[in-house]
Amino acid sequence: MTHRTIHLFNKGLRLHDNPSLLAAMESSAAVYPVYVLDRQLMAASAHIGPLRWRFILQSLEDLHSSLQERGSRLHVLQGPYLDVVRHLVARWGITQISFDSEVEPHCVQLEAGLRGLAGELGLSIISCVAHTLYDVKRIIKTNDGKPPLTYKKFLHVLSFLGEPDKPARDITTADFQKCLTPRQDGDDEKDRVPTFEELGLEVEPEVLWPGGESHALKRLEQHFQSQGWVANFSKPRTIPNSLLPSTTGLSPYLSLGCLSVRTFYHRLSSIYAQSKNHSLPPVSLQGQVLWREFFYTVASATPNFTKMEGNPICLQIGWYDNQEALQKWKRGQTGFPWIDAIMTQLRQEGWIHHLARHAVACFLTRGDLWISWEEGMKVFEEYLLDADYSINAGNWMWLSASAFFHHYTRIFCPVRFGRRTDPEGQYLRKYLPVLKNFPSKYIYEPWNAPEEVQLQAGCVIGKDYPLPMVSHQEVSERNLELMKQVRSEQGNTAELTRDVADDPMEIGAKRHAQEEGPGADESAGRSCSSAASSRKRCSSGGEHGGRACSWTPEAVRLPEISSEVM
DNA sequence: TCCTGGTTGGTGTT
DNA sequence: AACACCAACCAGGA
Repeated sequence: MTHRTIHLFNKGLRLHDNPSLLAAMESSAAVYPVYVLDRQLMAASAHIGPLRWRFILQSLEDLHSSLQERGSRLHVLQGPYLDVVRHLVARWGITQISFDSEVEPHCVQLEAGLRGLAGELGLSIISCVAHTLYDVKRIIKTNDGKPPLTYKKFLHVLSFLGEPDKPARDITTADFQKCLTPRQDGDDEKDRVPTFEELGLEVEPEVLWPGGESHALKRLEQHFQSQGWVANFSKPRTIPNSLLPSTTGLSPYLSLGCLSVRTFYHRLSSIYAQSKNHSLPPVSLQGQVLWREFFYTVASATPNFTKMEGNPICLQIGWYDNQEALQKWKRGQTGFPWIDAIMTQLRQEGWIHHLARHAVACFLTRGDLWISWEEGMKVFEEYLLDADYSINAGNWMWLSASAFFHHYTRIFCPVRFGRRTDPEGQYLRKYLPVLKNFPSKYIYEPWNAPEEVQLQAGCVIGKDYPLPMVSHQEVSERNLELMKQVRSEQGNTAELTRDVADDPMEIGAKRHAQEEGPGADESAGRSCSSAASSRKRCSSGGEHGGRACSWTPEAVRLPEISSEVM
């Protein structure tokens, strides 16, 4: 009980289920809650956009307030991580440090640095696993030292481990009364949470997702009032284009540890215990956090998990290097309203539904643009409030059929997929106001609207809103062939070399020529429908499911594929 | 070596 | 709304 301890918050920005902090308090006469804001270190591990920064700062503010309510405070210090800790150890006469043990490479590296420093300075260490349900090392050990590569196998391995640990008890004012947390050095303004302005950030004033533990717990309680909804939750049945999230929206809070995944898991168990027919993994809510656990487990044991090259579980594919097409996707200017609306919501709000992520990820990679999943992953990393090293990379490999998922023939149609659950296009009208006056019949494929309809809607396609950047029908068929080829070559040859030529259209042209001979001529044909296959066609009417496209097969002369990716 | 099953496709038929 | 079919992937298990 005589230690003087620094608790280093990293993720785990909470006072519920925080076993490292609790153990620090139980073994100390004084505990200093500290957050080291090492911007260089953070920038090296991930590209964090302004929305995520705001979320982090709000979460720190929230933590600071909670600590103040309990008679303590949060010290936020900027600078190189280990230098800051070394300085604080001397300044406060520290004998012990505590922190959560995490599995991301940069966290592992930081922990090694902290352990080295502790050895050098003779400090005791407390470190607990609190960001995942299990210590993923235990999962891997139980599976003979390898990460399970399927979810089913993963669940099977977990069945040997029993239930995850119960959450640690909440940290209360009483805990802080027993354990002095000195505030005497300097006033409250010293070492406080920086503002956006101080970090040089500009961000929209509207806050849809306020960061912090108290907001996380409030959101949790709101959802848990609907016990039936929680018990019967089935992920594939949730709606990607509802105007309010159709899922719990807890992912940002879980990713930063404002909400403990073990708290969430055990709260779900208690609801399931009272329910006769609750849903099950993989689609249940518990199944969702087990997916999270799955990706953490595989990521922790896979070298170069966020890259294709040097990643042993990742299919090696010669993706196109097309910066212009990538920028169109990123900025929501593909000409496909469903894709562009999703990317707009992502940039503006920092959260999109899981299935919406599928739609845009498939479009960028194996569906349409044939651009590397790594590029998409980086964009998500920048914009998503719930950006997460393991889950983000894992899902991008999944969607691009590079790992985990292999049914590459299942390609999302950028016109019909969204129309299924939002035939009137309310979601599109909200995020792409330029299209808001289009009739529902055409809003998912406005380039098919007759000129007078476009004029009536006050939006001429090609002028006020872009033409579709590719013919989905054409490029998706080409990509399917490319994928087939990759898979047949992968077995007996070395990995495909990545295309580095400076003209991606040229690459596409070459590949296409090799496979199928010269393409057709270059007119018209920016359509979801196909001349090659009249049975596959896009309905242009939301309310007439089977209605044929306004393009007749004869009218569509498909352009050469390579020229489509502009 | 073969067989099974896989969180969430799309089309067409009933 | 439910189902067969498409074309035929991979990890894991027998």
